[in-house]
Formats: sequence, C-alpha cells, structure tokens
Amino acid sequence: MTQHAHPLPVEIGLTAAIVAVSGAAGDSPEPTILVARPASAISDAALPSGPFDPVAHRTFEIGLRAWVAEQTGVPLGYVEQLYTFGDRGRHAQAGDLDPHVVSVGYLALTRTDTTLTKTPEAAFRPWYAFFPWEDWRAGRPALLDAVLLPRLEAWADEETKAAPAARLSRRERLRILFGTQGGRFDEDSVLERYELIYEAGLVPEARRDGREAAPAPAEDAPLGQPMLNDHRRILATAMGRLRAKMKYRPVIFELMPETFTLTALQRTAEAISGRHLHKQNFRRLVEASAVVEPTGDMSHATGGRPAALFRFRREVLQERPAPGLRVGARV
Amino acid sequence: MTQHAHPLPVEIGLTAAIVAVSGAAGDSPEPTILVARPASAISDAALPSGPFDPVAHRTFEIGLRAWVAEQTGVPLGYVEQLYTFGDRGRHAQAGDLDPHVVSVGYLALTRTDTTLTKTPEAAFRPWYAFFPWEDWRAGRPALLDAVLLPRLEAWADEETKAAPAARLSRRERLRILFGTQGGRFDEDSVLERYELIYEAGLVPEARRDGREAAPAPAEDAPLGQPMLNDHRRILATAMGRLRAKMKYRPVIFELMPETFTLTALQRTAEAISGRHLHKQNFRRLVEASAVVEPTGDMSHATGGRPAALFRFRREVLQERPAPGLRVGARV
DNA sequence: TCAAAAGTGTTATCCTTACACCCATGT
DNA sequence: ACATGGGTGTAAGGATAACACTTTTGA
Repeated sequence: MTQHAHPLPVEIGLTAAIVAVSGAAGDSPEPTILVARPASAISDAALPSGPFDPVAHRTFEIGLRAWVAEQTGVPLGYVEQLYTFGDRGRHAQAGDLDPHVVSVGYLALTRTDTTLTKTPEAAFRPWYAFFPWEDWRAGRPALLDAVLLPRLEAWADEETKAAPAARLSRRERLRILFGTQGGRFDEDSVLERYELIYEAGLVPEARRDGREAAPAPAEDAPLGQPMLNDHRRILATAMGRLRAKMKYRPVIFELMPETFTLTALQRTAEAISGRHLHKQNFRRLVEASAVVEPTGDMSHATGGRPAALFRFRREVLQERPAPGLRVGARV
Repeated sequence: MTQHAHPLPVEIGLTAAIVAVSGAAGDSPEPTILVARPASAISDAALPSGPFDPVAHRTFEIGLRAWVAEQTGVPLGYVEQLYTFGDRGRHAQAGDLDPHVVSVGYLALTRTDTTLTKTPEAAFRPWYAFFPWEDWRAGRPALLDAVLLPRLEAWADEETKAAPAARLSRRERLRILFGTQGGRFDEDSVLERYELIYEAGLVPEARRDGREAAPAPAEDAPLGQPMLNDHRRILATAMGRLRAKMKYRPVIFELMPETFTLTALQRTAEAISGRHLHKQNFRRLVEASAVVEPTGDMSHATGGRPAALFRFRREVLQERPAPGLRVGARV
C-alpha cells in the first residue's frame, strides 16, 4: 500500500510497430511494417526499439518520436501506446533472460514508406509476411486449411485425451477465434489468434521460450516469418488495434496520400482489415459519414473510367464523436 | 535501432484501480474504488500502489496480485492493464519530480467489498465522489450546469480571444465530450472529459502540476475529490475502460454475487455506465444474449412482487465471441 | 468496339428504440 | 385493497446487407 517502498530499477525499452501502406494511392496497397533487420537466413526481423531516457524526455511518446526520427528518419503521425510487457517470456525459467528489461509497445502510423535514407538496414515489409493467416482479401487463405488448422485441431484433440480444461476448451477457442464450425472470423482478434498459435507451440518464438515442441515439426513450413523476442506479439497487438480503431476513428487517412480515389481508400481499408469489402456499401458508408470531400479533380491513372479524387475532411473531427469507417459488410 | 543501447534504470510502480460494487445484490448499487488513504482534511486519497519486483515475479499481473493480496487481502478477479505513465506531470519542469518512476496502471475487479480486515487505512469509496459529473443515473447532474460547464465555457471563450487552435477548438471538444449544443454524452469518454477539465485547470491536480490557475478559483467548490499525483487520471481510464468493456465482455458478472435478480443486474449496469437504462429493452437484451439463466429460486427481498433469481451462464464464453451487455438505450 | 474500372438505385431484413399494460406478492 | 416492484407484447424507424445494372474513359 506504500508508494514504491523498495527501489528496484529496471530498464525501459520502447518498441514501435511503425505502419505504412505501400501504394496507398494505387490499386493494390499493402500494409507494411518497419523492421530493423530484414529477415535473412541468419537472423529474425526485429521491430525498431530504443531505450527510454527519463532525463532527456518528459514522456514516452516524446522519447519515442525522438529516437525514431533520429535513427530512421521516418516522420511519425499518429502514435498510440499499446501495452507494456514486463515478462521475460511466459515460460522462461527465472534467470533465463535479463529480468530487468520492460518494454512499452507502441503503434505508430506514417505516410512515408519511400526508401529510407538514414538506415539502410531498416525496411518496410508487408505485415502479412508475418501473419499470413490474417489476409482474407482473396478469400480464405489456403494456409489455413492446409497447415494451420490441422495442427491446431491436433493440438485441441490432445487436450480431450488429457485433462479437460478448467476454463475454455481449446476447441471452443479455436471456433471462436478462427471461425471453424460455422463461427465468424473476427478480424480484430489478431492478438488472440497469435496467442493461441503460440500456446500450441506452432511458432518458433514459442519454442525459443522453453515451450515443448508441437506435435508436428513446424520447421518445414514456418507459419509466417518469426521475429526477435516477443516482437511478433507486439505486431499482432498493433494490427488488432489498428483494425479496431479504424472503425471509429479516421486513422486510415494517416496512411493515405493527400488525395485519393474512393477505390484506393477501399483497397487500403481492405488491406488493413484483411477482408474484402462490398463496393457499393463501402461507398455509401463513406458518403454518409461525410469523412471525405471531392477535390474536383479526376485521376486518369486507373486504367478504366477516370475516378474522382477526394480528400479527408478534417472538420469531421469537430463534428462527430466517432468518425471512423464502420466497415461491416462481409463480402 | 539498437536494442537498449544505454542502461537507464527506472523504478516500476504498479498502480491499481480496484473496483467493486457495493450492494450489487440489492436495489441501489454503487460502484466503489479501493483507496489507500481515504480523503481527509489533510491528505488526498490514493490508489493502492506497489513496486514491481522483476526478480520475484515473472509478470506484472502476478506481481500486482501478490502485493494486493498481501497488503489488502482483497482477492482480485478480472485484471487488465490500462496504460503506462512515464511522464512526471505534463507541465513539470525537468527535475520537478523524480523522473525515475514509471507507473503501470491496472483495472481490477473484485466481488469483495466487505470490510477489509488487513488494512484499516484502506476503504472502498464511491467512484462518483471523484467524478460527480459522470453520474447521470438520476438525469443530468446539477453540478454540470451549475459549476462545471460555466467554467469550461469561460475557458473556451478565452481561446477565441487569443489565438485560434491549430487543431480542435476548445468549444468543439466541449460539445463532443459533454454533449453541449445538442451533442450526445458518450459515457465511455471518462478520460477525455477529465483531461479537458484538467487542461482547463479546474482540478487541484492541474495546479499542483504547475499549470496556471483557472479563471474561476476552484477552491470554493472542488470538482470532485482530488487524488494523489495522477491517480485520478488512472481512475478515469479505469472507469472508461470498464464502461466500454462491459458492452462486449461479460465483466459485469465479476462484480455481481452468485445469484441476482434482473433488476439488480440492471441497477449495476446503470451504476457502472452512469446512465439510466430502459427496463424492457434491458431485459430483452439480457434474454436475447443468453448470458444468464434462471436458478429457479425467487427473491422475496424486493418489497413487491418476488423476483426470479438468475446466475451467469459461463458457457456463453464458449458460444459467442462478444457476450457483453450491449446497453444502448438512452432512457 | 471493347475491356476495365467508376459509379448509382432499390429492396429485404434485422436490430434498436419506444410505447403501455398486466401480474404477483407483502403489508 | 393497494402499494410496490416484477414482468411482457408489439409496432415504428433506422441501419445494414444484399441485390444488378449503367457510365465513362483508354487502348
């Protein structure tokens, strides 16, 4: 009940999931994430991460913006704190890792995904490279039925043979999170799905973490590219948060160019949410919410009939409490 | 881009907003919050807070549960991380406060609000004592029009005289957050409202923080009881999060006794959300969502016709992805 | 002239909100 | 008998989801 009785100093690291959309002006945009060391044969990709210096910077966010600007040159727009991780891996033995590191995860959005001049070893990579099962734009990902679900089902079967769970059964969680057995696939639950997969021991991160190997060896077909430490968990948190946030805040425009066509906006919304959206309903929704206004110009770069260009109406921030794109249509 | 280049040790404090509902079985439940030093003439109330020992505890949550159990004897049910505060007051000068303290805020729910044996100096106090403008159960709080809004309007007027804001104008934020000028009062935006009031310098916390005094001296009619440091901000975060969470997760049952009447459930939902709910719609909603089941027993303690007793159906967790009480009715 | 993409009009359904009335018990 | 709270049926309105077709350009 006392305030900080024993001084137990730890080190604070700020880890950022910096998201951009490549080709947001065009027809096939891809959400990308800034990684420090692009995955190679020898090392996993890592999110950019830096120490927090409480003397130099008054707040985390100021500190974050400072080192990101300094080290990568990427100008951050929207920034939001995600979660603070204090654990050294859920199944690590005491002393396994340095227990004196706490990392505060952040989601940041930027429009710049042009080549980075300052850090050649950092690059924007498509986020679905790390989460292939989250991309449903072209329908149900083949990976799901071919690899992921069979392994998860096997893992769920395991439980039935052993002790029945006190809480939610594995099979029920599978159904709720992946929409098996007639359930819906809720695209916002990125983190929960990753944690299930992690628990099942199907990603290398889990095995690094001291967890027993999964029934099927996952080496031969990695389920998405692994990342350093718990960085993929932070990215999953960021993806889920962005997908959810997009529906009630106009954050998507932080990722769009100044002007854009409605189709480009739809493709970007689809790229982030990982779903295909219904064209007419999307347009009606956008029109009804009055979040954009026509510039009067036309884009002739579309290949077919020229498209009207629009811009974000900043005034909506002052008009409506929740001016997001409440995309809901399944198809 | 490097991982934790310079060791800059800081101390981690865990601060918990521990919520219970007093009289959840009865007709006039009140949401309460555990405070360490009940507000007296000489000192502000404080949320229970303890240090995080990274050696003893693997995760924050384990550490939190440990010291809460040890020091207060309150058994925590649902626990959720809220936010990590790294700043030493938004307007403090460098060196003002110890910059080496970072506090991780938590929301925790408990059913126990019986007298605490272990810590006589801790007590559950109604949360609306700290946020009187958030209680709309008996209609629009008188405090709003009598005290709060006039001062906020004065603060908004100030701006018009000075430079116009680059972003949202004060008046617009007022309208959006407090529902002035025909807007809606969104009960989830507890934190945003508190931050506006704080920015306007209307709470003692803001003045402690080096902010200039508000136009009207706030001493004579304090706007809710102040708290130590930024604890009222943490409580505001907790209230907003609980109000929002209640709508898509069955967290309310963490605050209810094992069996309860539908009216008791409604009164509890009202107590938390701060709104009056429509009886028939609430009941239909509860029935449709199938989150409760009748026990078969009746409660004769109501004063009128006996009421059927219900219990939470834990199975809904396994059936529906978002089994909350989507209360939406205005009246 | 035709491919390729932009853009629109309409209807069915469900969910939300609001309405007013009857019921069972204790005093 | 009557006060007190428990409990229900139904209809209006709006939002959402699904439907297929016309228009305009570049090649």
